[in-house]
Amino acid sequence: MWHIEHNKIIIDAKEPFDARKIAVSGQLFRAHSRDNSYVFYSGDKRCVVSRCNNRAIIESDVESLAYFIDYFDITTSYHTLNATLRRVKIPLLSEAVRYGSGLRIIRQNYFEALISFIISSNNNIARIQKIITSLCTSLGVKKDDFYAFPSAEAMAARNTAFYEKHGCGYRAPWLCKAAKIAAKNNVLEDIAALPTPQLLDALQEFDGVGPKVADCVALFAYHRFDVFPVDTWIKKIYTHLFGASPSAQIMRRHLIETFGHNAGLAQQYLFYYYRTRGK
DNA sequence: TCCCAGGCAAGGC
DNA sequence: GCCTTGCATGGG
Repeated sequence: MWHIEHNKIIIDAKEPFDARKIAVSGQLFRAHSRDNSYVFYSGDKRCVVSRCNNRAIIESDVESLAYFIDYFDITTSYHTLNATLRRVKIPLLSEAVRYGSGLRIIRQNYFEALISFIISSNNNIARIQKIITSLCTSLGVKKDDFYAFPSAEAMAARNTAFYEKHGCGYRAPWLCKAAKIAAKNNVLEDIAALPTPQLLDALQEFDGVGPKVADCVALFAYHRFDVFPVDTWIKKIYTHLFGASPSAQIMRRHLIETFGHNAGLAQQYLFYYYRTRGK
């Protein structure tokens, strides 16, 4: 349960919500700790999440509160979701859910997620964060004391050399093309109404977006749980769990069959468990 | 130093 | 359809 009090979102102690886990989960790339709290940025918005009496407290501009209720999926009970997920009989899943309890699937800005996950391909999280931060600083609108994620128009106005200079490597032309398309029309908003398979196809029309990046954008921006991003970590996990190493496509199909409409959430717990706990 | 990272596109079969 | 290769960059 949750409520709003003095323009803050208050989340009850028993509802799983852990800002630290969410910040380092790899879903998003520009959250950081500050004092005893975590600062999250999305598009041109920002909020601060702290804890008090074991409750999570989300603070932002009054006009952004509704946005962050949606962003953190506050109206969904992860207490219930986790209980459902633990019933799937897969080795270590129950342990991974317990270990990652407090993680949530974030509803990110479409354009930010698309650009971020194009940058993510064959890249490591520390470097992805660094590149995105530098793009925000150089192309984003300055808010009071932070920079917004760049608009599609601002990104479209730069050439590949600019993105190469910011460490994007061979992804530079993909970023230019994606920004130009997004700046010209409303595709990213329009495809939000599509069923998941068609949404994934539409996302893969973008250069630099293959099956894995499409799954990440569908899950972390469009909130589709019937996907399962298979990256290098998941491949290791799969081999560890099932003692076989089929193609990523086969792994994905098997995992979606196994977890059904909670596949995306299960992916997040397994990814977090293996990446942060080691092994 | 070397291996690897939230993969993808292109080319060969 | 599936499999292989080349790819920019820098973190650890």
